[in-house]
Amino acid sequence: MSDLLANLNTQQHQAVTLPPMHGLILAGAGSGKTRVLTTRIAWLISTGQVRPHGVLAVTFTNKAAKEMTARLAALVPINVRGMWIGTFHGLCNRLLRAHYREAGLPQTFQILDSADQLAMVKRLLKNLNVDDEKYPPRELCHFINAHKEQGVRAAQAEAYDNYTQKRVELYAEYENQCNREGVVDFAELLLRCYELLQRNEPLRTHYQQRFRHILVDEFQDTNRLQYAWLQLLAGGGAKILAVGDDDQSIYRFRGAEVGNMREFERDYCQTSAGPNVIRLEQNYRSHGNILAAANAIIKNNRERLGKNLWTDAGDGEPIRAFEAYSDIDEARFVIDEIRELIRDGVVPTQVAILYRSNAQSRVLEHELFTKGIPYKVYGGLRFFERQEIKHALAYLRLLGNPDDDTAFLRVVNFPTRGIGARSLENLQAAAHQTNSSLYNAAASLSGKAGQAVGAFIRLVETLRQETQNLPLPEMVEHIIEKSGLAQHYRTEKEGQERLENLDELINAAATFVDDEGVIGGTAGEGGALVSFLTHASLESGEHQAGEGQEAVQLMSVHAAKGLEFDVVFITGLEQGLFPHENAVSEGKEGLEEERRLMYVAITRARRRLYVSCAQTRMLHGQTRYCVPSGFLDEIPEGLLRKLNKKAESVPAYTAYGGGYGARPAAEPAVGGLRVGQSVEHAKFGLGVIVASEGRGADARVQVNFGGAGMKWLALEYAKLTPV
DNA sequence: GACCACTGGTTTTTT
DNA sequence: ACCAGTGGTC
Repeated sequence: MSDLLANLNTQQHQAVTLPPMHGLILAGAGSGKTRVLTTRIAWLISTGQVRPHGVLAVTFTNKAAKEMTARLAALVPINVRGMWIGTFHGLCNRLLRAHYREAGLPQTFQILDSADQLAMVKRLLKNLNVDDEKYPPRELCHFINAHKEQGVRAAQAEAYDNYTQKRVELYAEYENQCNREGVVDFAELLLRCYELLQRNEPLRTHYQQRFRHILVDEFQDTNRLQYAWLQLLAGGGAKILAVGDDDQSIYRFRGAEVGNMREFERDYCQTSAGPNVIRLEQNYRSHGNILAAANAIIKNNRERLGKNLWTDAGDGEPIRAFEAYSDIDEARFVIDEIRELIRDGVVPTQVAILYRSNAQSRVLEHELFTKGIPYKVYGGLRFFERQEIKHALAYLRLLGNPDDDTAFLRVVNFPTRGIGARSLENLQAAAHQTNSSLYNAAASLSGKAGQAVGAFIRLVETLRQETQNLPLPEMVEHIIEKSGLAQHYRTEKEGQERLENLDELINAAATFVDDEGVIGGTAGEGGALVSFLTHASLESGEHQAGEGQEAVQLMSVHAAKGLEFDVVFITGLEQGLFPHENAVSEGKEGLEEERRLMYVAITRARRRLYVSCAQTRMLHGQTRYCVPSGFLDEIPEGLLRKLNKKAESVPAYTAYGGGYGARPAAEPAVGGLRVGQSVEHAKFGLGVIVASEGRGADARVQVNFGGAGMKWLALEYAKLTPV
């Protein structure tokens, strides 16, 4: 017990041993958040305040859930496997599986990932003859998800114009289609679970009584529905411990509401019983200069709960800043620095290159590749999202649930078996008429097309019979072979890698069986197959094959959240890129989120931080002239060491053995101004001329003002001062 | 029905 | 620059 609390600082200790009441922990970056969470659970259990059974711990990612489980297991001698520790989606899934009947779902309900959802919406629009130009499927998906995340069903959705009215109708159609097929999307898992608990009093009471302590990780990322779900579960007197950092809220764009933190504080923490808002401000990760920079940046945000990180680790090195001539020049600089670091003994995995958007990785990868430095890019296509894997899973899904139209359409003609768009149109019409699934409607199809579809149906039936009593891995293997997938990829030129992935799928099935201890059994009873498919939908990510040993780590700033590295490079610090122009155009809120993103990026670094920008960058195939990010100016000069002096307008780096990124031919001067030149405008501020056209009185130039956006200005009227 | 050329749209991402 | 999705042709 005393071991448990040893080495905690005062605030951590306070948080861990908080008396049974609601609490909000404002946990700064690197302040030992996960440690506090897990120790709190261990402390509650080992002091007998709660049984493992009565704890509910919620995270956002499977990785976080796994880590929490593992660390908890190391702290207390209990079986953590049966505990309710998981992601919002995972826990809701668990609840819905246990009470599928009450939730109005088939026992074998499947989960649509975003790609499946998009396909379903597209199909719906086609069937209903809706113009997908006017109602873009992606936008419609977002519309549906946003409503579900607000807890709003189609029946309750408000529409004040015809356009929205139509979208609400489509939302309703989508709901119907999902119900017909017996599938749920990600948001549906949560909403369905919420509604189940709300409607079903005995169930609600049961879970409200059961869970005495609810712990939430990354609380700043919760959306409205998730917060409502937590409130509902805590309705029976359970105590909520919310842990989060409002300064690291970077998912507003997908529905996260930082406001939940303030609301939680207001609703649950206004007691006089004790200090139940606790700030963890001591940082154990970064050196002082790095923290000072992070603090300096974030203090420019208005809407904060307030927090100031400190460390007793000493100032450490200054932050290294580099202004490159071009994106290629920037990459050369970064990679040359990395070479030296590695030469000096830094472990490659401890070096991270961060960027705002994934497209930026290309140049960096090219340079790494040229210099022969191993690297790993995160954020690519995930294993369970690969085409060949989704095909194989679609066959498996059809075995479990023939009504799954998404799965049906994915493989009905893959490998090709002569079933074209025409036949499928007929089939869909028939299905629509009889209000049945495509699979069922297939029998009614006649003629040549009917034969081809009939053959497909027989194939699926045969597969089902043949695999009925096989263990999961063999079942997967059988399907891959007999469906024709394997043969198809064997003949395809680029198919080798896909075949390897399919083999990997068989391995994944075997591992899954070992880990989960699921017994054989087929489709029907929600046995191994259904749980494996659920696993594939809910954990499409973490299966990052090859954790890149000895490789430099490349990822977006978003992907870096929660990670830490000895050395961090933040690249592309230019107005319009970081902060991103789309975010800036959303106004103050958008800019503040970008600033939090910068804060997250900086606080990833333990010992050394580099920040860099480029004067020109290839974007969408065109050279863009860039203004350094405003965030660079927000870092106090005293913390920086500039690796190139601004005075030399052509950075020394390019001058020495540069070669790369030759300066673009200077465009003819227009009215004394030329492309690439920095100018100042009374209203828009600092900018760079990007293009020009016309001459004399007609002369206009396009200027990138970064935050203020891109503008065409007539030289006759606009007052532009060369800088 | 299969294959190739063209067009448009490109932040961030988990489940 | 690059991908995906579509429309044309064989």
